[in-house]
Amino acid sequence: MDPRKRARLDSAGWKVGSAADFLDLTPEETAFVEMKVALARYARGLRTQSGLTQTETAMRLGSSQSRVAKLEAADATVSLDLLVKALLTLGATPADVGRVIASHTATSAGS
Amino acid sequence: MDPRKRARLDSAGWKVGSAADFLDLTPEETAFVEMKVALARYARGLRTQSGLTQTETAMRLGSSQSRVAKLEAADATVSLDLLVKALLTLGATPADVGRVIASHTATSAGS
DNA sequence: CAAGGATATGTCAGAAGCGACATACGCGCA
DNA sequence: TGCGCGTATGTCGCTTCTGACATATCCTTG
Repeated sequence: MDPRKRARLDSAGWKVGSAADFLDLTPEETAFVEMKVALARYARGLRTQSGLTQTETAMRLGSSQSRVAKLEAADATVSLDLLVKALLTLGATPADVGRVIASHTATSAGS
Repeated sequence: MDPRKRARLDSAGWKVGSAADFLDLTPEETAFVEMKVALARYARGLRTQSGLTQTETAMRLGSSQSRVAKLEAADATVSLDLLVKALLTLGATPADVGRVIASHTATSAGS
């Protein structure tokens, strides 16, 4: 089920290459994952910049420390909804969110 | 529920104002909804511009006509994930998505 | 080394979202 | 007027996400 777990299990012999190559993701799936990663990074930045711990942040969000950890790790079980709601609660504006998505995400399919 | 929401409860008589005033939404909730509405509008634009029906679009997305209708109506049961995945599948880039969020959304928290 | 705070990882019951289906609404055309 | 096509709305069973908790892994600091 979980693609990441499968990936780990199958990785007896290593190959170089991006995760997108290794897993078989469509370009759209890749782009989607990259968006989440970019937002997750931004979320961590917002938090650390405020000197907050994950636990404190979790309380602000009405969530738990573990979920914040997963959120910042762009875990597969974390939805875009949660990610974006968290960012807004941490003080980001929609403009900020849009900017992060637009600028920190590789647009073209690339090689 | 949320302590910060309480403030607006007492509007006895009508006032003109946005849905966000009328419902009891925090600024973040309002911003989130506005993001979804902007993306939903954009989704409809992409579809109609391609001359597709909701049913045809649904097949491309591996979904159903009803869900596409709800998606374009920014229905509450439609997640950001679905919205964004749909946009990417319909040909939008992450940059497009970011731009829509950043520019078609009222930014300031303000009153 | 031990203790303590912060972060990561695994699991679960319950909530939320999903595709699918049925059906209602709107509108043009015969 | 009735039919056909596109869209909207409501519901349902199943899947996925969520908060919570337990626990593991780092780092510091004494």
